[in-house]
Amino acid sequence: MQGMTTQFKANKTLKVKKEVGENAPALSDDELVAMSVRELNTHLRGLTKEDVVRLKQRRRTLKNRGYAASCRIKRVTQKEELERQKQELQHEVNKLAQENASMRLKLDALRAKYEALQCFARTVTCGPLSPGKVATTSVITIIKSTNNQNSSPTSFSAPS
Amino acid sequence: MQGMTTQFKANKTLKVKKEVGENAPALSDDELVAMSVRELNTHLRGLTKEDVVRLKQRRRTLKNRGYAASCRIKRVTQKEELERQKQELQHEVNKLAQENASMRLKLDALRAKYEALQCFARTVTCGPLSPGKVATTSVITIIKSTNNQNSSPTSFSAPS
DNA sequence: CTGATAAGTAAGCAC
DNA sequence: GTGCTTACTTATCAG
Repeated sequence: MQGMTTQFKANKTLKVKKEVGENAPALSDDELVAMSVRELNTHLRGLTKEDVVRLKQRRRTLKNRGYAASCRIKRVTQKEELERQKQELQHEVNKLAQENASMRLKLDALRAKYEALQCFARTVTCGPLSPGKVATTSVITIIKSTNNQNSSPTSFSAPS
Repeated sequence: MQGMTTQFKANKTLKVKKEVGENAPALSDDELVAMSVRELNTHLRGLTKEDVVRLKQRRRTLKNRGYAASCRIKRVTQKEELERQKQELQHEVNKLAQENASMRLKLDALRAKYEALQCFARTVTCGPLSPGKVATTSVITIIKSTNNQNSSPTSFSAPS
């Protein structure tokens, strides 16, 4: 157990790391973490083997700090993306459901109109075979809308 | 900083924590973390004030370990739940889109039939006003399906 | 104080 | 060696 003063993680606040007043410019965290290995080796001249290890370890720790931050950001971003996609799908469902309902209404209306027209068609085609059942005084109105297919076009009535 | 042997987190494997061979049964992590404060106080008899603080701190740390685990599990669970909901919505979108397409087909088919029938109806109603244009030998067939509304029921043909 | 969470640290994996 | 992820620790914060 020679584990003395294992790590002063508070060195973030300390400006000086090495008291060897030679030429070490006391690398800041930002400098150290942004440095390439090649650059780092330059700053490693005239350091104890222990100091070299310590400095490299500090660099690794700083890197890890950054990786951890990236990881958390990524996690949050992915979650937000999921929620966004979910929202998008929900809107699509709403849109389709509405479209669906309106089409169902149109379909039902058209079916009713179709059956009514069919009913009428039978009276004028089969009618002659048994004229007694058909009202000979029926007033029939058929209006074919020339516009588009909507707007409740063709209506006809056959009173009494 | 009396942090000697800062933390052997492997003490989960070690059974002994305190070498005071008095009556301390060397609480395991599981025991310590599951203990109520009241129970804990019982085990605090005859311990140094420092030991008491240390033990309470160890308990807090163990608790925190559990909290952190819960937090991670919760995070994963929520993400899975989001993905599940997204999947579900995607299926709903597919279902609605298909329903939509099939209904659109039905609607178009019915429109065509309706217009054809309407066309026929005009020939037999407006026809008499200008009999020259209407084929007096038309053969008309109208079949009303008495089953349900599907299965391409009513078909009629008016050749030449 | 208890529980939850963000940030930091270290271990381990994959390239 | 580098980057990422996980488990753990610590610092904080809310209740």
